[in-house]
Amino acid sequence: MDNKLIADLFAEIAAMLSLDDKPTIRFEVRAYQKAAQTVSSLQEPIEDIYKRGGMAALMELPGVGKGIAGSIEEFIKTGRMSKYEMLKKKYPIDMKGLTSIQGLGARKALALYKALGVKDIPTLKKAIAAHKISKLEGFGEKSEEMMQKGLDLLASSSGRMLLGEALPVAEEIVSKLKKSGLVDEALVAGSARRMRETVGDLDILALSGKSAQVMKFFEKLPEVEETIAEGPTRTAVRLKIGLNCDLRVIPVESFGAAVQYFTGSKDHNIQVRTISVRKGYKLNEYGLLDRKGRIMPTKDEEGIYAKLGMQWMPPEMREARGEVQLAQRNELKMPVELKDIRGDMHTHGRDKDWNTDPLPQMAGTAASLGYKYFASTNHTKSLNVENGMDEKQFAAFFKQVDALNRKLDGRIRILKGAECDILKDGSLDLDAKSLKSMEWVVGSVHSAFNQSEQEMTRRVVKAIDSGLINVLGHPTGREMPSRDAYKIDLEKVYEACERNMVALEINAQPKRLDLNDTNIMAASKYKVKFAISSDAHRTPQFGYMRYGVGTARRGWLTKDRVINAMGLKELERYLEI
DNA sequence: GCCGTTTTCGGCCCGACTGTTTTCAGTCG
Repeated sequence: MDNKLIADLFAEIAAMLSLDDKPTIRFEVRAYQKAAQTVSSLQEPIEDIYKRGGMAALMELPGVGKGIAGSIEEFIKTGRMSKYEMLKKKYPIDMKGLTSIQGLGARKALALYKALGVKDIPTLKKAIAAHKISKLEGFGEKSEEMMQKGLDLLASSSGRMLLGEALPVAEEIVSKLKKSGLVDEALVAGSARRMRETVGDLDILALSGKSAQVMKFFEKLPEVEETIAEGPTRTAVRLKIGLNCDLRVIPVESFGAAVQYFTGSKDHNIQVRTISVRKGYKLNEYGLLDRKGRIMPTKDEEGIYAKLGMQWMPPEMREARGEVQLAQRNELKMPVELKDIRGDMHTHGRDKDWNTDPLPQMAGTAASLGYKYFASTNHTKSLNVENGMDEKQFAAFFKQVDALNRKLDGRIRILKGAECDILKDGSLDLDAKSLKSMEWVVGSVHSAFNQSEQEMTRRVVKAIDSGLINVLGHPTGREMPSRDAYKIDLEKVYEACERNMVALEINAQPKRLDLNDTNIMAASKYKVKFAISSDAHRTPQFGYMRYGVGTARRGWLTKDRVINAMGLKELERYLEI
């Protein structure tokens, strides 16, 4: 896919343009940055868009006008981009590589190039090793140290971390701040609050009048590795888990505005601010200000959105995907919430399986969460590594489930099911008779990920058309960060699901989150239902549900589309069981 | 370079912190 390539070129054009001293250039820089973001977040190859609708289709993309569409067209046709090459001739520097180092931007990169001939990461390494940088005008010991650290970091990690790994740490820090007695309120903001699948850093906000004490307390927390920057309103630290974490201490009159501001996303905020300017206000992290610069009393986020004539919206929706415009027209539908979830449609668990907890324990945890039902969906025989069961074993296992259901006496209902492998040729791993005897079947791909898009699509569609599965499990098969989605034509998959009343899974495992937010949005255009499922193998993993719900909310999914938001009776009617 | 119920021209979000300055540029979010 050329999207990333093109996005990188635009980002680098932006970096090189920013070296120009013309004061108006910064807007052109921003235009290219925005185009880079747009292109990199596209869910289909940009070439397909171009083939479908030419320049006009490209220009419908946000931030893409005549000029940038022209560059895209040129690249698709020739594999080159003259604007980029022109700038590259002037600045033969690997901007993308160098500016990926924290604290090193385009202008410093240019200064290093002019003074020392530094043009990429390897030459930068040499310059640092020879201690040449600290002697340069405008640079010093600290700059050199910072760049060395940046290089080390670059080598040790790709920078982002799974939400499921980062959010619990952030919440622990918030909890400790609250218990310290130094703050009146504290919360996680930023991309973690928006439930992005990965986060690049953490933002924590605290409401307090004792800034200095709070900062000291924060820096001494056991989660903290070292302090990066320290000030009265913001302190930045590096956490031991390898993420940066910002703590901002906010006074009471600004808290609502700060929560809104630091929750982002950046693009969402730009849109909200534009509205505030039109209304004669100014919005910054300190508050909503009137024409005379006085803070207008808004005790919380809701107050700010209300003053701007908009609906409040959940953080998960704030990605500048049209939510601002809908909220202005009061047409935004609120997405499904964690408290709507009545059960879990994909869980593992049985005796004598080292990889799962026994079913009675799983049932106990599910009941304690207030669930009314959950589906037991163990693996099928071809998945040897997961102790998959054959038809006979399932039949015997279901007798145990029946006995357990009787014992539970309606406290919670266990649905008899399986996570049935979709084999290489699209056939299913259990015979039809066995599958028909079940109440809920998840069909999943666990093998031969490298098939061609055509083969994989045919395979999955065949399984959906079999009439033997209820839901397609983790539809794209990705596992972050190491395994990408397999190649598959999802539109054809959605069509097949609609045709057969087969649901799509939103697998809540932090490394999966599959379908993801943008795929959920695309799939929602079809008449399909969704199952948000933890895929729990052990009792604590029922807790992954919130990441699935967060992802569903990012995809604007409403409760009426979610199978496991149904009560038990409604579900039984729906499944005719 | 993009964009439009104030506009096809004239705007484009805005403040904090750092390092190396001696009044501020660069970077970041």
